[in-house]
Amino acid sequence: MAKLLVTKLENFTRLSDQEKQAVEALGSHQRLVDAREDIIREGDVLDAVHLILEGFACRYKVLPDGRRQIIAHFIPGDFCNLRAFILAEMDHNVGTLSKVRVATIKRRTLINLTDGYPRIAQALWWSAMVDEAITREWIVNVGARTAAERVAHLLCEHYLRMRAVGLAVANTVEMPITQTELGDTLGLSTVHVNRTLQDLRAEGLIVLRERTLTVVDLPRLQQVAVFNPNYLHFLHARSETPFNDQSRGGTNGGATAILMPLTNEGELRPGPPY
Amino acid sequence: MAKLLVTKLENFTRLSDQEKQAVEALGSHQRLVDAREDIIREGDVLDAVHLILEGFACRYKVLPDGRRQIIAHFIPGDFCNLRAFILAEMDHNVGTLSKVRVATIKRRTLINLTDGYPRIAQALWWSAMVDEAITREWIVNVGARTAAERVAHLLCEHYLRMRAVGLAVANTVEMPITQTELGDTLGLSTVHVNRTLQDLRAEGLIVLRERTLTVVDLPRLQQVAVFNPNYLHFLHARSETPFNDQSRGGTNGGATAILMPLTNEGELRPGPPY
DNA sequence: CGCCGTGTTGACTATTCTCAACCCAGGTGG
DNA sequence: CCACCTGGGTTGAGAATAGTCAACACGGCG
Repeated sequence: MAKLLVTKLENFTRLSDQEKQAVEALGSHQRLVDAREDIIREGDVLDAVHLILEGFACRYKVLPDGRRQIIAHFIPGDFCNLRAFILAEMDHNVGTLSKVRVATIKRRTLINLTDGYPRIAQALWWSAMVDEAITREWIVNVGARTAAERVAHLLCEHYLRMRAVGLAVANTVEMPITQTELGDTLGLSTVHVNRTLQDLRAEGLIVLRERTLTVVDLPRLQQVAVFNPNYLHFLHARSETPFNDQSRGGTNGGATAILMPLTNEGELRPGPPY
Repeated sequence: MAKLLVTKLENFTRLSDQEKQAVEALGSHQRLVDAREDIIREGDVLDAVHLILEGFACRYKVLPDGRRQIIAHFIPGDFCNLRAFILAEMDHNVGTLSKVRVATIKRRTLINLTDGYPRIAQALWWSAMVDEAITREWIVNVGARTAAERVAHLLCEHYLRMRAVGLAVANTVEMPITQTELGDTLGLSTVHVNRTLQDLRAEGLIVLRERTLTVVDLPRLQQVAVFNPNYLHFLHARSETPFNDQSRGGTNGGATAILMPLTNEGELRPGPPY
């Protein structure tokens, strides 16, 4: 049910069969959501986590005059609100970009899982850190890159993330995102996104049509994008024997302790005071 | 030593005297860093957390051709890398904007603290969530706002954050950040920052000179900035009796469980596999 | 068949950038 | 004590990137 999540987590750690089974069980409570619907709205108070199983969604904010900024893209295997659900209310929305199958996971379930399987806790934490790193990179993207670089960068990232959850067929991935949505993501107008995409196509770097992205020349696309994949932290990706390579073990030496206890709900609520 | 941090955390929860003392003790190992020096560099592997006690710093990335994007501002009471230090290596830099006094906190110390004082763990977590929310808002800022809105928004945010740690005197706060650094923060050229600031001054919204910001007309500045303070999540700020107001207690009902266990370092390191 | 969402194109506009010069205050060295 | 240097701020002029508006093409679907 949540096989993709297993694949994703195995980019960060290795899981036993039992652990894999436990992760897959997260997908038990599912529902389908149409394209362009909200899963989470600003102001909501949540007591569950949402996991995307199929389809694509995004995190976004809307300014009073209607301007919209997309803050994150979610692909299958991504949690929409793994950590944010602690805050009293959501300060942003999560909406679907395509038809989506989401799993809803009760807080309690997640707590039990991570209590029972520390390695899973660790992998989830790692994945959350990567999400944060992506958010930071997006600031660099909109703040410091030109239009062509931005578009190319997003395509690189999308492709690599899709590949990391096993959703790439050769150099082709699904990307059912309209040019308007790309514009809202990249801080560009639809028209400019359109022209920029045409340039990238003309350069022979990509094919993007019918909601499908083919990366024709990844190295060159990365170069155009000024793309450095280090922020995705796929340390051990594509390695058959992750972590067995002690030659680089030293660099991980003391840096893996986890700042991520899962505690009972009652215990730590903000009030009343001591 | 770390009184500011106590003030900040009390925006989120209330702490007992003992808890306050424990938090203040975090400032025991200090050092001074000159302006424009790096505290953390891309590629570093950290086993300690840095807490700003005095002065200002920032998180930033540099593209190969020299373009720089500042991703976060740190003011006194802020942690530079509360959660990021789990990743094998830093994917960005942290550098000072002014002379800074930083506390270095060993992982072990932090673990002991949060193990011993769950309410502190909760407050730290909350604070980390606010940092994330700020990062998200910055994407909106560079992606969707005009130059004037961006500048005004940053000034609002800076002022409110400073106020939240008790560093505002009336409507004036320290802001020792050059226009070039503002440009690197906001994705604007220095020249354009300069002209935009002049417009804001001419409008009678702010005074900014000699590294000091005075917010002359906060409501109007917020309006110009399209500023909505909800993302700062100062739920209980400025309230004399936080959490005693049960009328809104319901909205916090089940949303405060913490996904943040502090675990022993050895236990969860990524390898070797099971 | 006609409508709607999406992509595409052209023509014009405007926001923002670049380059270059100049000012001013503070610090340094002769 | 002054000349100089440097970093930051300011200004002007021209250039470039990106936005706006409006029209049209195309395919799917009711």
